[in-house]
Amino acid sequence: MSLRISTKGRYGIRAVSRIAVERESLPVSLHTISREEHIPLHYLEQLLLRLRRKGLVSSIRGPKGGYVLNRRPDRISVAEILEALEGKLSMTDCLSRGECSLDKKCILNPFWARLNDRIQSDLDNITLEELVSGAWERKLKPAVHIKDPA
Amino acid sequence: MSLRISTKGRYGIRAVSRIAVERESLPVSLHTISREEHIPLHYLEQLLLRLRRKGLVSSIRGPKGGYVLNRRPDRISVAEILEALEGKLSMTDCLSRGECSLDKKCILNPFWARLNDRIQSDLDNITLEELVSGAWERKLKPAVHIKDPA
DNA sequence: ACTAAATCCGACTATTTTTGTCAAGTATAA
DNA sequence: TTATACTTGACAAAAATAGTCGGATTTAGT
Repeated sequence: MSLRISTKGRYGIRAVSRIAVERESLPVSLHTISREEHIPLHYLEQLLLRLRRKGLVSSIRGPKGGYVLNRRPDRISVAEILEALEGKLSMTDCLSRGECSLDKKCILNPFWARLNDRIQSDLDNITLEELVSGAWERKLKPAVHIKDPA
Repeated sequence: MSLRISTKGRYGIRAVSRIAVERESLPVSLHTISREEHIPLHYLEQLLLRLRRKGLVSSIRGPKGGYVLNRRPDRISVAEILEALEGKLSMTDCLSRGECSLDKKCILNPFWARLNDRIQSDLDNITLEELVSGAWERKLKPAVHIKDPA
């Protein structure tokens, strides 16, 4: 099953979404997120740690503590969240390393790159706010392709 | 690094591409593909096995043998090749299993599904012929999104 | 000051997936 | 008959993923 998004990415998105919907920007604790989103507590801990180090969330320690967003949800893209958790979006190593291991330049490389760009573009374009409000649906239309004439 | 295409998929596409460009549909041997595309022989062997079982290629045994395409390159989509090698394209298990493990329906599911559809659509739309000829570039335009007004 | 609620952090483990490798067999052209 | 080439299943190494643990630190409330 190719092109998967790991649980890391999906858990992480669920987590920040939960923080985002908290009224009055109250801190949301790991326990709360873990319980409500069914994410293993200690695993979740790791994910929020990454997100904090990348500057997406801040933590508040002690009782009544938890996590809050560092920016408004409409200023955070889905791509940013995924990238913080799983690293840069890259379909192939060639793309991230910038060059192909093959002697003769691999002609497929530009194809992967284009595909990569299109997905990246989609993820860049959707904000956390749109994700939780459902507004993403207007932006991310089902793709329509021109059929070959039979 | 998320949303990767494994070597299985990339090797496989390179392999069928090599078979596709062989003039006069002569069979191309594993050795030839392995040598020219720098793919480990015995690994390649497995990949071609899958492709044969899925009906994309046929094998010819004995000296001067090798593999040939079962259909014209313009009748084989990139999606088919990838699916034969790596299984159905699916960003999340939820999508392939059809249902989410969460009690309350996960609101993110439709989002992953839409993203999935868009990629699938891209891959369905490009044929092997277009891939090797470079014609894919006309079909798969760089995505342009409407910027938020500042 | 004490306690309990919470995050912090590194190290560790388990599981799964990916990426191969190998050996013994079968088919066939020359 | 021989060398070339595919067939098949089993095995193995390496990497990535997913999860666990223990102890430390911070802080609100009493």
